[in-house]
Amino acid sequence: MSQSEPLRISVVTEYSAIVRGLHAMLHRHESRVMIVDQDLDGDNPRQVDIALYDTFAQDQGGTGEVARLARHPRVGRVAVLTWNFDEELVQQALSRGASGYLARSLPAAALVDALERVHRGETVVSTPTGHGQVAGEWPGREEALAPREAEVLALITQGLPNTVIAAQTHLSINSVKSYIRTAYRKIGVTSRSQAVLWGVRHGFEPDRRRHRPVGGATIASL
Amino acid sequence: MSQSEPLRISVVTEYSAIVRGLHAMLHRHESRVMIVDQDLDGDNPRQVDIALYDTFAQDQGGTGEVARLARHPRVGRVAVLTWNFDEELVQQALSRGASGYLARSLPAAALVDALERVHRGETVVSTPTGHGQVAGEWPGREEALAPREAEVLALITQGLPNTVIAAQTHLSINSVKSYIRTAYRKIGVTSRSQAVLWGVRHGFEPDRRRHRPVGGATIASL
DNA sequence: CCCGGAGCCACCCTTTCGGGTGAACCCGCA
DNA sequence: TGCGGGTTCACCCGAAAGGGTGGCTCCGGG
Repeated sequence: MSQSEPLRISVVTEYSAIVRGLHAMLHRHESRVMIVDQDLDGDNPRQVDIALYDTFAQDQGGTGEVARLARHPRVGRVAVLTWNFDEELVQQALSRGASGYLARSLPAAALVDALERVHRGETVVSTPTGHGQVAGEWPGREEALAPREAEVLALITQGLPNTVIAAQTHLSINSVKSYIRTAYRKIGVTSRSQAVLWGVRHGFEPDRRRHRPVGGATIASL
Repeated sequence: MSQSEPLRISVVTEYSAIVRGLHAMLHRHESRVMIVDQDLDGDNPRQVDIALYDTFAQDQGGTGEVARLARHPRVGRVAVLTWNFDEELVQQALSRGASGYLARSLPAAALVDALERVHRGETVVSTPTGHGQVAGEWPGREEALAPREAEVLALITQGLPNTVIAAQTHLSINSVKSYIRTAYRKIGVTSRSQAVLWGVRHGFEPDRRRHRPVGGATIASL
């Protein structure tokens, strides 16, 4: 795999910080992979080798989205990048066309390896390494928010209630509330409304031009 | 008062829609009054004849702000434009230097009259006409929101809880909840978080460059 | 002159949120 | 090996929010 063109990877997410983080993370392997930041459904439809679906504040397992990407004429393979390793979710993603189900906790080199194997046609499923330190970047990292806290905040910034957040993240509602509590403390708010405002002012609003979800638990008419 | 320069009026509010509405309302009397849309504390400190403090989603009676304006070297007189005629509020405003306490429900001609009388040195207090139709404009008017509904929504968009909203508007908490209910129905949301999002997307965020309140019940550190 | 809309408020009830505590587990680091 | 932080969850409690109903006044238009 050494002397061919670098793999063209499109990161499917609504959060630019995710793309930036992955870009920075994989930059030192630019001879093997490159992040192409383009709209797959836009006017500039160049082929990408792998669509990397990041589940941050997204439908976990991306039921509809993974299938759509798998059918996408410009997309070679589909891989999911996540920290949720429910057997159910893994199977769902694979059955809908994903060739990779990769852990957020993977170090850069391992991630590149996995991507190359996916591109070769293998089906790569990370072993859930437990909960190691997570590399990369996410919205709110600078504000000392843990990934889960940031994720919950991102969903709050979409106006979702705790029950929906729990369903979408496959967490118990008690866990959701735990993350909310610690997140509130870190960002210095005491109510959901204030959290929403903090979110919109700190780039937690999903960038819907980047990728608009299909169906699912989103709020219409806003 | 017919053949002199038109009065220069600065509208003190955090909402551009308020300025636009007043501007449109008074436009046909431009020989007698003109709205100057400038930052009183900016680099362009031209004298204004009257600072017109609009209480929309603002500290009613504008305790500190009225006093500040009254002392302001570039401001001739201070008038309050409001729909709150609690005796307490009126006295407070007047004692802090306001020369006018004018009703939102005044038609354009009467408002111009009142402004001219204020400028001449009279102290003008509107008689609370009951609750007539309110002329002018306010954020959310196009969305069929009544003034009070819009006001409550504006305060929600600042992240304030109902108790604070009630205190700031001098309404009972039950009234606040009533307005919230009807407003939610009109804008099609079912939760405060969604209302906040609706607010930021429909220009309900205060424009703090326009005028930053002194003290009071605002949320710090957002 | 009645109706409807706006403003204002009260009482009720259920759901949601906010926050405190405690407790597992896994990890990396000192 | 112990500590801290992240992840996950449970239980509990009080406070806030959401929503329904009803009632009153004032106003303007048909």
